[in-house]
Amino acid sequence: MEPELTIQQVAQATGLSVHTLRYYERCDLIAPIGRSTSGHRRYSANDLRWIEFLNKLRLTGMPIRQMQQYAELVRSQPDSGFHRRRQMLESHREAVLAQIQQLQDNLAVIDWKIQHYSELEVTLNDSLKTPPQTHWRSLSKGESA
Amino acid sequence: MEPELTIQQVAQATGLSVHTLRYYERCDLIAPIGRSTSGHRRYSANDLRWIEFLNKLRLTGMPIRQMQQYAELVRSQPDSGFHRRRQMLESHREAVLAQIQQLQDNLAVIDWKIQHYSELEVTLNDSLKTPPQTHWRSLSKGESA
DNA sequence: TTAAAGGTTAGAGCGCACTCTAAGTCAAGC
DNA sequence: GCTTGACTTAGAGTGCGCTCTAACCTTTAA
Repeated sequence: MEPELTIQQVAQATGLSVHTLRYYERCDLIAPIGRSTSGHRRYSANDLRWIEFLNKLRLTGMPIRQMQQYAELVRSQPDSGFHRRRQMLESHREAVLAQIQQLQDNLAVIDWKIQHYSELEVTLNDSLKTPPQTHWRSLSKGESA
Repeated sequence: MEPELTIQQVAQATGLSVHTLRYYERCDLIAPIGRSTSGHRRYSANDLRWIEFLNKLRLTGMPIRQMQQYAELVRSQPDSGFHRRRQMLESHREAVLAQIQQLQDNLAVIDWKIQHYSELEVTLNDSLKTPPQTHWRSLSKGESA
């Protein structure tokens, strides 16, 4: 009934490597996984859901330390203490929003530069089609390009 | 006339450490900086602009390897080859946009969880104000929280 | 029955981007 | 003259997040 997954299957499903899955378990991001009689890990559907959520945290840049804290909260108070967990997620949320903002701000400068290069290319092309009146080298102003 | 800056001043202005500034020069992200008679670095306004732009690339997550390539292009063809440079920036731009998209997607799941916790807290508060009819523990369904 | 495929562990190694250290030079102020 | 403090270098060390290795065990299919 419970579809018990092998470490390979979980790796496939989550995009994490089997190495990483074992590593996460070792550093308590994942609670000890059930074993088959032979000692091999058998992941439950719940385990998979948890790992998938961990992965969201990871992909939004949460450091392992923080994920460890969060995991510890979930493990120690699975049925209460939502407030503290929510706080953690909300403060992480703010950090991610700030990061997105910073990416966008800095990207704007890069966009501006791309635009600048486009214009230089157009001007350069024009000066190649029509015989150059002025020396095209005068286009560049300093080496800050 | 040219305001020659010390490494300290550039560090202040850019937010990079003096260590990092020397490190960037060592690995050719920054062309060799002019020196005072005593051998101390003296940064020009142009140097500063370049470092500030580098910093934008860095803050948008461009790896040092790529910045090295870009810097090499600028150094080898300061007055031409805009096309290649523009290509690099555009492909980086796409990568950053994809990254922002991924952050937003994953953040949506985290937001959903925050919402979920909020609701649990409200329900929990209610059940504390009015005498509990059902055991509040029944709120949690599994440990995938 | 035997080979291949997949699992286990403890622990070492890696790539990145810094960050720091040690030993020395130099300029300014007391 | 001497101390203080900012600078120089080459090279070592750090923290993060994996990633791999070696030696061994189990399951499966031919």
